[in-house]
Amino acid sequence: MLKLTKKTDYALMSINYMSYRKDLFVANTRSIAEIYNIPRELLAKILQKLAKEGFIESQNGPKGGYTLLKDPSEITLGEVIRAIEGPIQIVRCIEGDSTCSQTEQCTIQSPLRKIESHIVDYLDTITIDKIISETTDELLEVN
Amino acid sequence: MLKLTKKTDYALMSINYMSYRKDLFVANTRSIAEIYNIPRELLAKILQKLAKEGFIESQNGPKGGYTLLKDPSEITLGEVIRAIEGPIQIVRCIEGDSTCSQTEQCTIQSPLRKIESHIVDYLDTITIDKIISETTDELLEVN
DNA sequence: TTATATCCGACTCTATTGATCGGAGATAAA
DNA sequence: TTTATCTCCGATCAATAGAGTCGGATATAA
Repeated sequence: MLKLTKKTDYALMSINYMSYRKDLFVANTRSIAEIYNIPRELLAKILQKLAKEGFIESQNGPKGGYTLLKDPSEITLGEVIRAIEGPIQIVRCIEGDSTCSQTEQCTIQSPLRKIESHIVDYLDTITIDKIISETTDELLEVN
Repeated sequence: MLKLTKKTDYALMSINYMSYRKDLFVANTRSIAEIYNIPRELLAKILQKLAKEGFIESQNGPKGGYTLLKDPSEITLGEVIRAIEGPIQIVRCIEGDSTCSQTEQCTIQSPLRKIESHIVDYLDTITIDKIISETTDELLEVN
């Protein structure tokens, strides 16, 4: 299945929230979880990952939480997916994977890899501000 | 994870084989399974699905098997994925899904849907002959 | 009639994803 | 200095989807 995980959805929603409520300075896990109806502990891990990858900054203690480090126009969808789900792989076989019993006979590997990189390139052109803004019509013309 | 299933891989490899060995007239499950090292029963179902969807034609009884109905240039990658995996959904939420507890607050749904349709459109421009041929450089310029 | 195919549903096993739990470390405020 | 409220992090459990297996039915060339 070619599907994004819930975690990625939650990450995008959180970034959206943080950019929308910049005035709050810090947005904590609890409030984001409550507003979007996300399990708090799960969201906590996602935000920790986003912090570790440098998208947001964490502030510990009471009144603590997270703030956006980068502007949504400087974050791409591809980056967020990779931060949460790891490297994007439409094609399942990895270069030199000896556990794949098809590799030797497989003729479709390299063409599919090019399709994959095309899609990855596309995802890397989509900045988050285009996702969280209302005017999204231009998305289709991007690439 | 944005990943194609093994079933889709097997389907593409089978179509590849059938187009390559057109001289055989019929290619049976056993021989394809042996050549590509695919579990026979699993491959059988995939081929049945491809037959049901009109990509290949089945011939029952001994000396039976499958033959390509369409030319690889008339089959797109998107079509094969849909035949095997069902409708392509990068975005997990479906129009009017009441079980999703985020729908009301979710602001990212519609923009993501446009990205999805862009990718689907791209996959529908990739014909199988481009995947099974050696010259795949032009793939990147397609869309 | 027999051997070899497709056909098809039910089932098991495994991997991934989604969610929960327990507790440690940081820090602002009382 | 204590306390309440955060982030942090590993371990664990549950749900779902993917991959593969099994048993038996039907078709048909030899």
